Amino acid sequence: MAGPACCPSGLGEQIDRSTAEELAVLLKAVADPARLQILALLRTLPGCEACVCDLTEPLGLSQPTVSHHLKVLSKAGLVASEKRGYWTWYRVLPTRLGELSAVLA
Amino acid sequence: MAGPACCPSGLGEQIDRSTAEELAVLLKAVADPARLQILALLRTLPGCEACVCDLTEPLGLSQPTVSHHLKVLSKAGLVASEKRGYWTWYRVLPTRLGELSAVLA
DNA sequence: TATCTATATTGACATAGATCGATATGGATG
DNA sequence: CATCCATATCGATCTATGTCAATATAGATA
Repeated sequence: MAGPACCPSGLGEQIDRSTAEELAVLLKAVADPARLQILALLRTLPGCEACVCDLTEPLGLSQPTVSHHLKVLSKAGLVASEKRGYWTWYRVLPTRLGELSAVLA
Repeated sequence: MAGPACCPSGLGEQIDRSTAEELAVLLKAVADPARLQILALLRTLPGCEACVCDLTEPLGLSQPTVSHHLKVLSKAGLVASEKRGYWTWYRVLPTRLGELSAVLA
């Protein structure tokens, strides 16, 4: 994963367009202020999880918008959801962010 | 920079909207297939640098488009440019990507 | 089964951005 | 100073996406 001496990185080898597009999809999932706030907020909570209704107020966004962002994070494999009673709980999946970090390192 | 035990990360604390927006700007700069290819390609070259004309062909993009992407990377502090004779050389600045990696780790 | 609650989806809108052709710019060379 | 070359900027277009109000859905409860 290491690059050349001048700038060691997981991006140390040429990547073709399709590989770059896959990586970009994952990065785009994180490259949004609302989604960064969601990830950061979830991490401060016990079990790194919360239900949707606990996110709308601190984010200052509507419920549909928060649902939209959670869907994006979910499709990217960054969070997982589980229904419990009335609520859907979302929790951070730590490994995926670590992979992303390693690629940029 | 470490987060809670469940998911250690630089995103371990709540971040406000403006902080999230700043971080998102940097992530957006990387969250594009063409720009990822540029960074990866530069890293394979001696000194991690190239002039614009060396990038258009491997990327399969027009010269104005490559210039556009280099400008985005430059504004994000990910590359630096220098004129030498006819050509403008762009080189990767390694520290910024490392910072980004650390935030996600 | 009927109703209630939290969440998901839909439709619409506005903005951002990726891309290219055409053209401008600015340094090098004669 | 005139020209040439690589690069930057401009204008236009098309697509992607963030956002919300309105509505649909699905699970829980009575």
